[in-house]
Amino acid sequence: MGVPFFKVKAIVDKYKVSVFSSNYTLYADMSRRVMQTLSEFTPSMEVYSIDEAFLDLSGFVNQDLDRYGRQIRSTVLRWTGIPVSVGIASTKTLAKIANRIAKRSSKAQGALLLTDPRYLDHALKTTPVEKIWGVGSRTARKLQNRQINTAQQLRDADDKWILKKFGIVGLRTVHELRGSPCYRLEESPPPKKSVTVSRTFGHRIESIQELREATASYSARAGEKLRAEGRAASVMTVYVMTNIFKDTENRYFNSVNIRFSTPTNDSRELVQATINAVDKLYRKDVRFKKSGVILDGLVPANQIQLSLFDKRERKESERLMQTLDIINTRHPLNPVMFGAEGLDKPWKVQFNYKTQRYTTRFDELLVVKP
DNA sequence: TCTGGGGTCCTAGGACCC
DNA sequence: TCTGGGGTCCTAGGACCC
Repeated sequence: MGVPFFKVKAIVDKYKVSVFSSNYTLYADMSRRVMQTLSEFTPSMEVYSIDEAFLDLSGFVNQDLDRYGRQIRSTVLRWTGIPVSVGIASTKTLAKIANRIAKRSSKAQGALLLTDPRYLDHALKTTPVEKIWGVGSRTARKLQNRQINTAQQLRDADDKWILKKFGIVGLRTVHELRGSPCYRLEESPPPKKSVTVSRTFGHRIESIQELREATASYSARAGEKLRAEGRAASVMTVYVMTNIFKDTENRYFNSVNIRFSTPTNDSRELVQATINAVDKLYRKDVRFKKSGVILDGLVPANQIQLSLFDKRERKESERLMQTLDIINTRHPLNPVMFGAEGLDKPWKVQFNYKTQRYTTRFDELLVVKP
């Protein structure tokens, strides 16, 4: 898991393993289809990530929930072709544990209802702490050093001690393990607080021109995201760095913070500020491997506090950006871009093994041969 | 040679106020 | 010689998630 291609290339060649580049357009569309299917099974649901959702089944307690779980799984499989696992329990943390077992156990076969206290106890006993939702590697090590190795042991730990050692976040996890919910269902996600666009380059960059172009194109993309969210940014951070996996060459990480006097989502302003920042960050003696822009202090775009004299410019900016976005979303090739982004984009990573975008592009439809 | 991208929350400490 | 008590806001860094 998470191994870079070059490290397993020999195995790939030897056993003729199929290789696929990531295909985010396809994933997003298949995710949408799965979520839509899931939403048929409950009046309230939280789309937690591209491949996970929490369904509120509190109105179904008199039903056979075990059967319902299996029905959810088989329906998603039939309608989308995607195999999913279903875990049902009294809190999010316990549902995640139920799901993990559902996925692995041949007896559960992809769906598990975990409410019977006896089974619950056994499930917690066989769940290592590092597999619990909310326990990362650092916390896991800390717990293990104190002889807490299973979810059951964590559940039975002392509240005061947990609060002191692991803070309010740790205590919430413990309470969730006991079956008292600390995390509610978030049906409509709150507006974003930050927007990031960053990329590793296809090759190392040494020229300031390439570094400018790459980073400028990330900021243009960040502007698009911002406008799609209906937000404007007060602060932008631009950073550049060398390859963190190599210590042979000159290591370098640096960033610049820019505060806009008026919050903006105008790509022209973002791109200009990015170029200025890159010029400050650039160094001749290092080879850059990654850069990125982060937009913070987001405010609703329609509530920007205008300064006294720039009203007309704002209106013009808004219409220009709107036009830009309309053209670029209607035409798949994103034909309108900034000169600062460059044309060749030699720093782009190649996706050599990418499949078609079967479900979202007419010119990439699956072809079935007779 | 070659190692992803995008987020959130919490806490401690500093600056500042009365 | 001896220098209080209580509070808010902001930021950076740590930890976590997918």
